[in-house]
Amino acid sequence: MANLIFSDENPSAAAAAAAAEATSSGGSIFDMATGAGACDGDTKWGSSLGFMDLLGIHQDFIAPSLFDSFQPPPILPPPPPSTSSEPLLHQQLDAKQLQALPSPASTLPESSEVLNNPATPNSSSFSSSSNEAANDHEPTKAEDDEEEEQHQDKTKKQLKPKKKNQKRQREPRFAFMTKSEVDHLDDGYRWRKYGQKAVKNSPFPRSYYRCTSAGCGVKKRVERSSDDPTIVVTTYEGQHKHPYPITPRGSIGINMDPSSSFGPSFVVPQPQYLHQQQQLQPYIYNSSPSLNITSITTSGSSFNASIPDFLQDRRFNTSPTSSSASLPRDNGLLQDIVPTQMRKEAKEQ
DNA sequence: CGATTTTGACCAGCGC
DNA sequence: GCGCTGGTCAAAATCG
Repeated sequence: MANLIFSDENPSAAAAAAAAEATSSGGSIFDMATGAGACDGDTKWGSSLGFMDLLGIHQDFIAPSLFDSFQPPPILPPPPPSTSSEPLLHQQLDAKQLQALPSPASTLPESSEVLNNPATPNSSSFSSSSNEAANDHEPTKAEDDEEEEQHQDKTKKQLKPKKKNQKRQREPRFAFMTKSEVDHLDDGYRWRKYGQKAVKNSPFPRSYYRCTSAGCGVKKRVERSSDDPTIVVTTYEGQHKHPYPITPRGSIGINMDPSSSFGPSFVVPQPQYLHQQQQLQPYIYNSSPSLNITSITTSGSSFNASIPDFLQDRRFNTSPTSSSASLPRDNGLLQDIVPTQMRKEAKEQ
C-alpha cells in the first residue's frame, strides 16, 4: 500500500500526486473506484451516505489505535451510535492489530468501504499538511493569526493593506478524495462560497468555501479530479473553533460542551442527518489494486496538529486487508512520496 | 429581504 | 522584471 503525503500547501498537487502515483504504480487509484462498476455502481451519490461516514468515521468504533497517543485534547464523546444508518461501515479491527502498526503514516482510517463489495472498492484518501501545522505549535500565535485574519477581513475592504514583510500564514490543511457526484460535501457545517477558479489542466473549476460562523476562518476548497470526474478532492484549511452549527435541518451532533472550545472541534454529524444529504462513496487511495485501504497520511511531529479532531477522534484504523503484514513498514512514508519531478513526468506521459 | 452564489477583477507568490 | 497561477474580494444576481 502506498501512503501518500500530500505536499503541504498543495492540495491540488495532492490530487495530482495521487493520480500520478497511482499511474506510476501501474494501476490507477481511480481505476479502483471506477472499475468494476464502481461499487454500488449506479449508486446515487447524492442521496444518503454521510460525509463523515465516507471518511471512515465510525460512530461506535472505539478501538485503540496509534492515534490515541496523539491525542492530547479531550475529545467529544462520539454521538450515539447509529448502526442501522451505516450500511457501509464496520470492519473493526483487533486492537492489537492496530497497535502493531508501525507508524501513523501507515495507520489507516477505518475503512468502511471495505464492507462494500471487495471487487468494487471505494475509498477516501486523506492527507494533511504539516509545514504550516508546525506553526500551530504555538497556540497563541495561531490565535493571533486568527484575530489578525478577522481584523483583516474588515480592513482589507478599505485599503487592502497587504502584509509585505510576512508571508501569509496558512492554517494546517488536509485533503482527501471522495468519490461523489456532489461537489460540495455536506459535513454539517455551513459554508459560503466565495470564489471559483478554473483549474489548470482540468476542465473542472475549483470552488472556495468559507465557514459562515462568525470568527471561524476555516476554509475549504473543492475540486474534481481531472482524471476522474467522479472524484472530488476536498481540502480543509484551518479548524473550526465553534460548536456544530444549528441548522434549520436539525441539530447535528452539536457540541455543547464548553470544554471543547479550547481546541478545534470537528464534531461528527449524526449519520442520520448526513444520510439525508447525500450518498457518497468513500474513496480509498491505494496504490495497490489488491488492497482496500483508506489511508491517512501525515508527516512529522505535527501530525496531531494537522488533523482535525473529527478525524483523529475516530481512531482511524486499518482494514483487515491492510494489516501491517501487507504494508511497508517505516519506509512507507518515504517510499511512497512521489517527488514532484516524478509527478510531472508521470503526467506528461 | 437577508443569505448565498456567481463572476470578473485584483493581488501576491513563484518560477523563469 | 515578467508572466502565470492560486487565492480572495466584492458587486451583482439569484435564491428561499
